[in-house]
Amino acid sequence: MQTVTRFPPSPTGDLHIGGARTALFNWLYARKTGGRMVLRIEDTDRARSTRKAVDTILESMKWMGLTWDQGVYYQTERMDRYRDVIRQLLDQGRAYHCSCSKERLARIREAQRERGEKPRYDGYCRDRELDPGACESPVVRFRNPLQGSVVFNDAVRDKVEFANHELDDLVIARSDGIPTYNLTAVVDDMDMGVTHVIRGADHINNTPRQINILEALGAPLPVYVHVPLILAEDGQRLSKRHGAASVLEYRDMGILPSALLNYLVRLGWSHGDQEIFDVDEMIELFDIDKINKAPATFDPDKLLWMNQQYILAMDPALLAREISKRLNQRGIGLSNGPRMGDVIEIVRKRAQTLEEMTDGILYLYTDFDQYDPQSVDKHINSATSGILSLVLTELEALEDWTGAEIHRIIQSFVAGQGIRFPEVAQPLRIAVSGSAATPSIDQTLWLVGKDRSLRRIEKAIRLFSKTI
RNA sequence: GUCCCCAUCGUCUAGUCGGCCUAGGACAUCGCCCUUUCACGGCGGCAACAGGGGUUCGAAUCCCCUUGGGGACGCCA
Repeated sequence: MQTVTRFPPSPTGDLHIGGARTALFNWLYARKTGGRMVLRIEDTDRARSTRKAVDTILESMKWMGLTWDQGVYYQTERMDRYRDVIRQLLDQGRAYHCSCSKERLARIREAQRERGEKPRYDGYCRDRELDPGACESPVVRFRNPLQGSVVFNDAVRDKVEFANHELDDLVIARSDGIPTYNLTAVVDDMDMGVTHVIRGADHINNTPRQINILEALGAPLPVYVHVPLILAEDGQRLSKRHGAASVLEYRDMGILPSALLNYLVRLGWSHGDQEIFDVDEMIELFDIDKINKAPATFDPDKLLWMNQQYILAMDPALLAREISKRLNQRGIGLSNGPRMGDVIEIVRKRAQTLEEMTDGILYLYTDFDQYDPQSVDKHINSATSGILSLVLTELEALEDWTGAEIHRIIQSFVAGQGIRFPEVAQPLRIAVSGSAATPSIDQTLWLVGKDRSLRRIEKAIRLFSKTI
């Protein structure tokens, strides 16, 4: 039988790291087993679902390369089907109408809490056989079994058991008739032939309820795979409060999709000591058996490291295109700067993200109006202007503006003056780029170009002699 | 509070179902080397089986308890 997995986000916000990993695992498993993945938008919460969130989620999926084989389904387009199922449950006596007010519900919950009990519906309307027409806007509750227990075999944590008396009669249709999550998810999984429910461990508690509904409907049970949650550095659940958590933010930051996927797949899953997996390898090696039970803490530093590994290994032409795009986004043209290919070769080892790389090469394409204060403090002194003036003369005379020639000139200048290399190299860097952190000085000057270099050195000489 | 789940370095994890573990790798961190700054790279250091009971010739690996952490308890998903 073909495996069918599903990714069912609720469009109430951005796609977060946790959701992205769930999507990844579902996708990997579908790919690995030659099955398919269903994408379904769970938008029954009309008040909080937005079209914008749907678009963001779809865009995130697309950016990560996580494709779906079936859907996109929207639950709001399947209301008739849910209504039929609820009707069926009602007719079978597996569901009933309830007219308890929200106030009463709140009251009994509070009382239960005070008594040290788990808050849950007390079954007041369970056997009252309400006439739905007689009371105003009743809800429909599922008649959960009172006795026995629900046992299921979770693929990552083996046997999980819930006593039925711990479960209450959950609402499956609101007073406005809109069905709720536990009903819609179950009906959809059934209708869409889902064989593997791979989702966050926060859904473990929903599983016995869903199993009871599935059984009432006579549907086969899927395999449940509850993946450990991803926690923030403070040990709490990862959320917006913890800085970047949405997929698109990482994209904007200059994280490569392959790096994000690679980082994510290692959160709660491993294959021996291997750290780097390209997508094909992930598909080949991914296995539910190797999913961990314990929650994992998200580590931005390791993501950054991973990203750097991918930048280092990336096709230069592709990298060049990405960086050019980012420069353009900032309104910076490439026409009056060095060839992007040359730049990439020289700077790719020096950045962990595409944004950082872009920041680092701005001076090659546009003038800057500030020198990095720390660099100035450290390397600019009363001798600087003098040294720069002398080396400027040498550079002006240089016809062949190549790295090798520049290197030769500076080398002989240093020897002639009897100074140390950094004494001229650092001020030159600052003059020409604004900061002391650049590639080798000959490459830097070469990339900046002769005219621009000379102009910037002249300017620096004036400024430095004034401020010191 | 009740129920469910989890527990190896600061973090991600290896640990194929007890012995090869004086616990391995990676990130981070520290030191050294390379070096023209910043990086990259190389070498090395620090650093963990939560605690207590069992079972066993032998336990990080099995069982129990404690502790700690997380999740759920909605007319949210």
